Amino acid sequence: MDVTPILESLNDAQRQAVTAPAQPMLVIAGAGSGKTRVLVHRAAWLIDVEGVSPQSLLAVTFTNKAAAEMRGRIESLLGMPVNHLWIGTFHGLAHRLLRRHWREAGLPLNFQIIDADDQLRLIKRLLKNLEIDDSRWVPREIQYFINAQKDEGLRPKHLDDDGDPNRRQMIALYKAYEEVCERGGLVDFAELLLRAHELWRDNAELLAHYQRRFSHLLIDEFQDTNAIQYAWLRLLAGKTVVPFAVGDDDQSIYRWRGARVEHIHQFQKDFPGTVVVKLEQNYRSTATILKAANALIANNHSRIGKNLWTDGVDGELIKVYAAYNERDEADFIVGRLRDWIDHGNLRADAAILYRSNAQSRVLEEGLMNAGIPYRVYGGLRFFERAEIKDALAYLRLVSNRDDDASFERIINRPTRGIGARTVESMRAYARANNCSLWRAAGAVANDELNARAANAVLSFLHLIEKMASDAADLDLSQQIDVAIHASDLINFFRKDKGEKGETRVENLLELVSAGKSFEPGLADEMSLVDEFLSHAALEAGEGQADAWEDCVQLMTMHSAKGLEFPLVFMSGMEDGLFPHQRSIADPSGLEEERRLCYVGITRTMQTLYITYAEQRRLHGMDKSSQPSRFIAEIPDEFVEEIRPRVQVSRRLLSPGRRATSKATEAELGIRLGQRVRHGKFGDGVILNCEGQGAHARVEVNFESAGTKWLVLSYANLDLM
DNA sequence: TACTATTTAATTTTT
DNA sequence: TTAAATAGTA
Repeated sequence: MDVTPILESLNDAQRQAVTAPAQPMLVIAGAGSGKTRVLVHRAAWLIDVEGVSPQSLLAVTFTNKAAAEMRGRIESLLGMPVNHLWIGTFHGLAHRLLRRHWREAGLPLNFQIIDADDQLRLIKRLLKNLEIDDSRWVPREIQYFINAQKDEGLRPKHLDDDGDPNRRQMIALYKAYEEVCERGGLVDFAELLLRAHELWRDNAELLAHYQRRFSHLLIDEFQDTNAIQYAWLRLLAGKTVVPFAVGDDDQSIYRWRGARVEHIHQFQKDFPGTVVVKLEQNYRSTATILKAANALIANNHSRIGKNLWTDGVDGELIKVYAAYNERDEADFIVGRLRDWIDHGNLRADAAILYRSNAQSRVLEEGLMNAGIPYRVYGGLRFFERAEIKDALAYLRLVSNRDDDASFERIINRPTRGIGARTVESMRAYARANNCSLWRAAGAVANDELNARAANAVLSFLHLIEKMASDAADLDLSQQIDVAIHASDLINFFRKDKGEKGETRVENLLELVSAGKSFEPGLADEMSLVDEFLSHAALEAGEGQADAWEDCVQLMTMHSAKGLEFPLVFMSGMEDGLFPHQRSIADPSGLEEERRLCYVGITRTMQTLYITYAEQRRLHGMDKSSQPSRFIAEIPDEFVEEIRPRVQVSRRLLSPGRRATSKATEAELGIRLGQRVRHGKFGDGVILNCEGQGAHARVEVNFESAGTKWLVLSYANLDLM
């Protein structure tokens, strides 16, 4: 057999991993070292050379994107489709199992998946129902608590309050939440994993069946597994299924979401004889970038330890720019992007990274003013949009009348005269009789409510029943179409003024066509609608559909993981912002921030700019800040400061020195009181100035935009 | 019920 | 600052 295509492009370490005999393998894959490639080639090797049947392989990833990419690459390497190969996310695979074995899992046939937003709403509703003060018991915290327990594999019955009344209440709420989910046939993300684990744990035969079926287990981003995911893998592996895990402890940035790097050590204990392979040759970045990243991450103590290297060129030094403020920072970045683009480079090859989403605003303004197209990652995704979730809630209620979460979402959307009072009486009835809101609505309409309210409620019930009886004759997209028209949702949003309403209507119509092109995969007993709804929850879709325009990429460092760009800007590199204030005090929190910084740096292929602002407007207040400690952790030899040679530190900005600089006036040929015109702010008068050279700033009082400090070299003021 | 004023809080987010 | 949630008013 010719194994050349599978092996030819691999280095020694990669080849060792790919061709390893059937034994537990742990591949520690540094950034840009060909992690996915190893996984893909391993799968191909097993199938093509070892003769393992595709259906004996199970490959697990964290994101749908990664799963799709892996499948595609395996198929193109093998030159054939591998339909029976199970590749999916933890959640997707768990979902698949639960649909197949819903009875054994103790779920209704048509159970529905709720996303994080649904879950939060459900908790809020629960608190209201139990008349619990939501300022003392913050819904978000309860949600966090519940998910954290589930991530650890813990049910309420496993939890002890330790005599802590606070904790006791949390546990009670967790229990109450479970009951609501149970009654409504609702399963949240963490529940998918937990149930799937319990399914195998409690059904020896079922587990044995899957252990027979699968001979090899491939795991991507292993450092991101949480306790329940690991337990699930461990259970499946048993003594016979051979695990092959790929991960990088230095890129573990989701501890706050339950991920435990420790699993890398645990793996070696649980699977004696594990062979560890380190991939340390990097094919992405210049030597300078790598050395800088290595030096930074060396400051972390708890790590396996590896040293990325490259046989490529040293490349450019990392450029550090100290901006006056966030506006200057944005202007600087825009200026550099301009150069980049003017030199004929793709905008899409440049990324601006930041620690938190709020930081994108100033950058966006800068890009907008400069007319540079950009794309911000991480907004609302298609299936997360309110109007889409409204429409889906109709379908869900049709599928399952006991789905209280959906019931309450749409009972008065569009408004149909069913107000808070009416809903409250339904809630009370449901609570008293331990039934769903749907049942309660029917009962309450018949005896408690006044004619007006009763009418409204009855016609709502009728509407849903009508949809349900019609549904049998309709295909998926027609059902969606009926849902948005019969409910009048579409007109409800059409009335929304302006562009907003328009996009909402468009989205609803888009949903109809999504239904048309939806292809069922599982095709079991589950109805097509239920499958579509699960798909919507599990794969929320892309943030923005406007596909392939060449634009600058803006995203958080978290969402940059796994990506690479020739030109990278790491912005807002200030202590307090990055590392974030909330992580600074805790050593392990700080280490995670450092790993995040490592992830950021290692996104870079060629050119890296690190920028920070000496003064930043945060929460409406100007605050001066120190450069991020991480900058100082990069050895000087890899860094080039590009800061106009005027020593402007906070001293200059302090009130005492904020006097007019005669030198500046003379140098720039401006004077106080001079009238100027700005491209965006219009006309104004110079009130003050300071600094020299490229960093000289003036304070201008604009007629319409108010008083602003502008950096002269960027502001492009016209003297008048 | 719908609109407006006021208050409050502010990381990161696959699924 | 600003976005979201809440309270108050028409």
